Formats: sequence, C-alpha cells, structure tokens
Amino acid sequence: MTPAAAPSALQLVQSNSLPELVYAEIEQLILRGELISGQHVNESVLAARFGTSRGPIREALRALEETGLVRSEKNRGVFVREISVAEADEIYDVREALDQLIGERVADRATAEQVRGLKAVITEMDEATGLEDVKRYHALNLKFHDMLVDFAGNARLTASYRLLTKELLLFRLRGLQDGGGFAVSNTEHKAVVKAIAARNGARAGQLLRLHASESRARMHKAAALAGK
Amino acid sequence: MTPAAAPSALQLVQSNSLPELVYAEIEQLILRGELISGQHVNESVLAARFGTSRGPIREALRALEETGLVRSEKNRGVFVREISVAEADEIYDVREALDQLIGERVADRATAEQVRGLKAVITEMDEATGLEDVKRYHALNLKFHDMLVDFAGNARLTASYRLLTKELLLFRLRGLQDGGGFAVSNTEHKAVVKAIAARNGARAGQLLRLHASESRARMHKAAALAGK
DNA sequence: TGATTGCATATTGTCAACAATCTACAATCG
DNA sequence: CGATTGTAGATTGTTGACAATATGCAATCA
Repeated sequence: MTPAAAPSALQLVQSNSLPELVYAEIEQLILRGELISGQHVNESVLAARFGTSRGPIREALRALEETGLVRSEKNRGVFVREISVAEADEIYDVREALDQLIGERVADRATAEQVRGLKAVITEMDEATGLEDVKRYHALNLKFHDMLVDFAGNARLTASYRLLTKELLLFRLRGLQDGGGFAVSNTEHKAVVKAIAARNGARAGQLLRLHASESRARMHKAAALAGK
Repeated sequence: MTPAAAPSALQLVQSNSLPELVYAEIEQLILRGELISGQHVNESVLAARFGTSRGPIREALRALEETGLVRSEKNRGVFVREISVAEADEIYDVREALDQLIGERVADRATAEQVRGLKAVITEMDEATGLEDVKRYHALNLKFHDMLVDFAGNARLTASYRLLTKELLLFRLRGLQDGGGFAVSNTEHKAVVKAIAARNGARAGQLLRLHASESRARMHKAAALAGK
C-alpha cells in the first residue's frame, strides 16, 4: 500500500460506519438525478449494489428521510421525495431570510482572499454563460453560494442552508431548468460581492436576499412554461 | 375494545412504523431530560424498554442523529448531544433571522382568533410569573412560540424553526436556567402581539427578532453565572 | 364482459445470532 | 513501582432468515 493514499482510505473506514457511507452514496444518487423524484427505492437492490445487507441501507434511508430527500410509506417502502412548486415556494421563504443573514455576515468577516475567490467564480460563470454551458454554470452557481455560506462562519447556518439547497436541487431535477436568466443572475452575484468588498453588510444582505427572491421568480417562470 | 379509542390506536399502528414510534419516544426522553446531555445511550437497554429488537432502535437513533439531538461515534455508540455556549450562539444567529420572518408573516396573516389565542397564553404566563412557577412559564413560552411559527403558515419554516428550538432546549437542560427575566420576557411578548394585532409586519418582525436576541443575552448571563 | 376473489410473487418489517470492537481490570515485566 | 500486555465482559456493527404486508395476475362468477 502507498503511504500517501493509505491514510485517507484507512481513516474513511475507521471513522465512517457503513450507514454513513451508504448515506452519502444514496444522497449523491439522488442529487445527481440517478434516482429521480417519485421513484421507488428498493432496499435489496441498493444492498446488492453496495455489497451490504439491508440493515445499513435502512439506517441510511431513515437519515435521508429526516433531511427531506426521501419519504417513507409503511409497508410500501421509501420514495425519492417530490417537491411541488408550493413547497419550493415555502423553502424559498426560509432561504431568503437565511441569504440575507449570510450576506450581512460575510460582509462583516470575509477576508480579502475570500473575496478574490468569489470574484474568480463569478468570472468563471461569465465564461460558462458565454459558452452557453448550462451545466457548468449551475455547478459554479452552487459553488458560489456554498462559499458564501461557508464564509459566513456559522456551522449551524451552513447546515440549515445546505438542507434547503438540497431540497431545491431536488426540485430542479424535477425537469424544469432555470428560466434562462444566467447573465442576469450573475449580474446579481457581482452586486452582492461588490457590497461585500465594500464591507456594507446591510446592503450585501439586502442584495443576497433579493437574489434569492429573483431566483424564486425565475423558478416560477420556468414552472409556468413547463406546466402549460 | 371501545369504538371511540380504537381508531386512533389502530391508525397509529397502521401508519407509524416501529422506528417512528421509537423515534418519538426517545426524543421525548431527551427533551424531558430523562436522558441527559453527554450520556451514553445503550441500544440493548432501549430495545428491552420498548420491547423490540435493536434494529428499529438503531434506525430511530440514526434519524435523531440527523436532527442533532444525538451524536454517534463508531464502535462506541450514540450519546445525547451536548450543546456548547458557542454552538447555542450559532443557533441563535439563525433563530433570530427566522423569528423576524415569523413576525412579519404572522402579522400579515393571523386571524383575530389566533391573536386572541396568543394573548390568552401571555395572560397565563403573567399568572405563572406571579406564582413564580418556572416550569409552567417555560412550557407556556414554548407553546407561545410554537403557535407563532404555526400561524406563519409555512410548513418548511416550522420544520426549520422547531429543529433549532429542540437543540436550544437541549442546551437549557444542560443545567442552567434563564437569567430570571420572566417578566421582562413576557413584556416583549406583549409588544410583539401588539404589533401583530396592528398588522404591522415590519415592526412585529423587528420585535420578535429582538426578543430572540434578548433571550440569547439572558442565556449568556445565565451561562456566565453558572460558569464562574 | 366486468367485477371480484384467491393465489403467487416481490418487498418490507422485525428479529436473533454472530463478528468486530472497545473498555476496564488484572497480570506481567522492566 | 509504573508501564505494558493480555484477557474477560460488554457493546456495537452486520448479517441472514423469517413474518407480515402489498401488488399483479389469473381464475371464477354474476
């Protein structure tokens, strides 16, 4: 065994139990759209796929149920959760409030280097927009907001926010993509980072909340298009 | 069997699986302080207590871990989570943001009857204060905030908020009680409801956020007293 | 023909046993 | 005497088997 690679693999097995590993795997399966909304999740199939018995699978599914990625019906099994527009709307209500908090906090404590990092991602998003690379833009967008909540420096806030983000991601996988407002969205990003760089917490909060609100509006637009 | 009692019991068994029932039981055990922070939770003991095997217990514990009431170490078992002052502080950051949202929303949509309900609870809290009935005040206080988040009419917000509340409850069970500011706390409640009754969303939001902030300050005060 | 009943199959719910790991204490050695 | 090693008991991690329930299909009957 190579001394460089061994520690990580070793630590992985030592610190993470089977259910935790399975949890992460299934979560990825869902978030990457390999398991689609509404689909029935078969325990035995997953057990075979991961080479375990059904016990750890069930534990992982119970945890996933708590995060809202999965729903469970007695004697019928678990299903990948379906997020309705109404539910997405509710999630956005909370997300807007948290985004405002994130903006305020990041403006207060982001380092110069962190601000540079945010700007770099924005530049990459501009490039993706130019190439009309939708997938890449979405990935970068997720990364951007992930960085922001990280820089807010509050683990509990991060946990709450990521939970909402995952549920919304599930909603997007439902089929409908953004209403095509990439360039607009990135303009909003720039305004937010500008306020952060200026250490204007109140404004950064306002703008990030507004950005979430605009994102919600784009969601509605896309839903209306897909619904008719 | 009595025809009146049967349906609920029947439905309970039919709709809720064993892990769900166990989940609720253990949660109560923790929230009522029967299982105290830091304490090791023995699976076999719980299994015997509830008359099941360890499987359902483990599933319930995995779900509780996700809610943050319990933490798990591989091969060592699960422990009732301990919330530090620093963590409570982080939770309060999020809670303040959500409380503001709650205030705004409730002022916009609470019915006259709901407002009356809030006022009734406030009156009861005044009575409890007069009798120096700490426990009763705390219970009513929980009820008051529970009603508020309910009246906000957003299920996702309710879920997020309750999660935070439970974690904070865990913190309080750590030993320290409030810094004795009951009367003050209820004065704040009255101001909030007044703003709600006046349909002043912005002010209700501000006041409810302020109330959370004051509650945090009381927490710090109590922690400082207990810590020295 | 259409609805209903009964059966076969698949899937979930639960359990009890076994393996792996940890913990505490006693025995041993320098 | 202090540190280390070894061992016994307890606890967790995982498994495979069995019971209970749901689902789809064929057979039956009005």
